[in-house]
Amino acid sequence: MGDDLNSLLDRLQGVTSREALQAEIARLRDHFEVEHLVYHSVSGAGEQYAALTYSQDWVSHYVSQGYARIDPVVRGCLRSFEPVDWRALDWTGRQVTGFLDEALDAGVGRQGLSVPIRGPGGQFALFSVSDRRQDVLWQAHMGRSQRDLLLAAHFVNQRALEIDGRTTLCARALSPREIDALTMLAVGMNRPQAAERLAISEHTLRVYIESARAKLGALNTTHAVASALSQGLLLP
Amino acid sequence: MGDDLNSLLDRLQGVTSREALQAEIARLRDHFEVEHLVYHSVSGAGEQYAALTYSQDWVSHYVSQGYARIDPVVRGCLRSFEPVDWRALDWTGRQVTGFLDEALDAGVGRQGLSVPIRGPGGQFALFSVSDRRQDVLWQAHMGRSQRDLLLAAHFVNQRALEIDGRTTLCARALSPREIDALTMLAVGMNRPQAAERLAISEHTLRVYIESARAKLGALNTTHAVASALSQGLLLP
DNA sequence: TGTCACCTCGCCATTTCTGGGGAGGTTGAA
DNA sequence: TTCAACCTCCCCAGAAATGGCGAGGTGACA
Repeated sequence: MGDDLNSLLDRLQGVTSREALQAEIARLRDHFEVEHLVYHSVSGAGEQYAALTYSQDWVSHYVSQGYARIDPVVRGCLRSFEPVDWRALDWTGRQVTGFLDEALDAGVGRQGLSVPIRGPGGQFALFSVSDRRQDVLWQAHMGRSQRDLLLAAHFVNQRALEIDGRTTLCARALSPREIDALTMLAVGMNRPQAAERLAISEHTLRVYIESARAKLGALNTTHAVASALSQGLLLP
Repeated sequence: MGDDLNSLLDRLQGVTSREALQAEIARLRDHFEVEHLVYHSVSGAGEQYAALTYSQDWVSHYVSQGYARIDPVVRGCLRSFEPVDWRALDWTGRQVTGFLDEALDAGVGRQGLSVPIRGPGGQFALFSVSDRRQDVLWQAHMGRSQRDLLLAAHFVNQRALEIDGRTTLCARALSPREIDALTMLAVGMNRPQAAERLAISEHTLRVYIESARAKLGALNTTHAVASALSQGLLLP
């Protein structure tokens, strides 16, 4: 391996711009001795943010085609907590085989390992390394690097979140009872059930829902629950 | 520090029962040289799973009182990607001060650091260490241990997920139109507005909402939107 | 001592959603 | 080809939520 990981992470925590992050991505690629290293965040309404070492052509093609929807790596990571080895994924299906061919043409390696990362408000990102080594070499290499990759993934995402300024500004915090009320609705209760569970009258419950909605600037109850969930005001 | 972290993590990856995980939690506590170490998985519906070193009395009191809803540590971690220092939280409020007093009486330390952990399907957990050191000592201790704590948090959650067999969530994926429909509702539209935006009749929209609700096993529209959001099926 | 946020309760009319039926066309995979 | 899943449209009646009008008590903070 190249430099010491700890010093790389220290450097990483100092970056404050996308360009600097991009440079650190390249350094991490060298450190992990892989051909490509990719950070890819899909938070927000379709907007994606990436810092990677693929060719620009492939990236714009990927985005314009909406490949995030069919990419087996993305789909696999969405349902996994652990890092995902690309060979363990399902690469069958017409769209998928077409995607795979294009990816290989674009220089993406056949071997790969992707770390799923999840942040507040439903943020989701991938941190992937990819290469063209043989199976055995790749397995051994990843076996040695897995824990380091987890840490790198964490800190890259942390910097990316900070650079993008994803500090959700919440006008006024909800009161405990307002949180209770929205929580009951979020788990499927109707108002009589929720009121009974909270041991208050249905009308009082309505007052909480209304005040929560006003604070959140929501247009209706469903909107209020969705906003509160997205902002991390309710337990998932 | 006690044993080498890597060997502790290796041990950890071999556990297959709650009891064994509990034993490893105690070992990790000794390794990190703290009074208490807590792994705590929570959901809005109220199910909780914990492996920790607090007294059994405090745990059952915490659960029976539904303290997960008011605990500032939980609420802070919900909105953060980075580990959260307990001193940076807001401990004011009537219920909160009462909770704090009871916690201190139960032997919970005044110092603490909690790592938020997020898994697929909206899973959310905390990995916390707590102690009664002085501020300066605590800060220095945590500064040295932070990266190790991140790794420990990851692997404890990984084992907990596997032991509980939560790998099979989300039976059937939502169709594109179902996602569209729920997304419109999540941003506050009512049915006529959403139907117009999607350029379909209101009746058709209802079909999507109904089928999405059936797939998600939701009891009403608000529940369906909340579930889909929590499971990361909608963009926030 | 006053203010302000919070918690609790009630009624009315109107709008909106929900549950139960239908029907038919398209598309992709086995 | 056949089948399943998807997309689109329609009606009706009862259930539920919403909007707007109230009221009073508590505790914290300045």
